Amino acid sequence: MAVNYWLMKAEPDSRIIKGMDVKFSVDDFECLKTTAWEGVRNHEAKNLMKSMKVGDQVLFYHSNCKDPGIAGFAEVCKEAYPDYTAWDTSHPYYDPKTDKDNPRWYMVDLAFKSRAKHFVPLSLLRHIAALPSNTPPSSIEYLGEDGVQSIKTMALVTRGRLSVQKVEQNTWDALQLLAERGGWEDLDLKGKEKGGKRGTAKNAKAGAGSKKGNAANESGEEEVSEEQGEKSAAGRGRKRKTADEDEATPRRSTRTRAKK
DNA sequence: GCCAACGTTGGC
DNA sequence: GCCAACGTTGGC
Repeated sequence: MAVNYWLMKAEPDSRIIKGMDVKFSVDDFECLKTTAWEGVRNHEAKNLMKSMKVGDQVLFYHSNCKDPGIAGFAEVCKEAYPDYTAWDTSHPYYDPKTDKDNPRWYMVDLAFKSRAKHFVPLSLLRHIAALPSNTPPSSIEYLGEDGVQSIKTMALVTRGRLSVQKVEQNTWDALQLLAERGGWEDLDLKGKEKGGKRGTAKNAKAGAGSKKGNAANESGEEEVSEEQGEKSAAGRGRKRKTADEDEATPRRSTRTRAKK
C-alpha cells in the first residue's frame, strides 16, 4: 500500500484553556521532534487519524493565527491509540463522555521532518483556487495546470473547517513544489480573493439550516468505524502539542469543543 | 426525522 | 472584534 498524505492543523499562537496554553507552532514542533496529536474532538478527523499508517506524510498547518498556512512537513511515527487527555478532568480536552474501557478519542504521533523552505500561505492557495482557468500565474508556472487544478479541489480550500484532512498525491506534489520553490512574491494576495467564500453567501441562515446533511458522525459515532470519514466534519479539533510528558505539561492543542 | 436556534471554528 | 460556515442540540 502506498503512502497516504494528510494535512493537520495546529495553532501557533498562545491561547489559554483551563490554565493550559494550547499553542503549538512549527518552532515548537521542531524542538520536540515528535508529538502526540491530542485534542482532536471531531469524529471525522478522528476516523482519518485511525486510518493513518506509519510513514504517511503530513503537512503541518498553522491555523487560527495572523498568517495561516503550511509551515512544515511531518510523518506519522505511531498509529492511532487512545487520547488519554480525554480522561483527564483537568485537561483542556477532557471529555466526560468517554471512558477508558471504550475510548472515544484517538491520536497519532508525528515526527517532525522539515520546515517549509517557503511558508505557503492560505491566501496563496485561495488565490490559486480562485483563478478563472487552470493556467498558473507566470511566477509559479512550475505548478502546471495539473497543480492548479489539484489545489482547487483540496479540502483546505473547499471546506476549511476540518482540522485533519486527506490530501491527494497530486495536491501534495503541488504543495511541496510551492514550499520548495516559492516565487509568488509578486502576486497580490491581500484581500483579493477573499470574497470568495465569505461574500457569497448571503444566505447565511439558509445555509446553516439547510446544511444538515452532515451527519455528523455518521451515525454512530464513535463506534462507528473508522473509515468513514469524510462526511461530516466539523472543524474543530485541533491538535496540539506536547510531547510527551504526559500530563505534566500542558501545552497542546487546540480547541476542542466544550460541548456538553 | 425535520428544522430552527445556538455555539464554535477560524479566516480576515 | 466581526461574522460566515457549519456542526449540534433540542423542540416538535
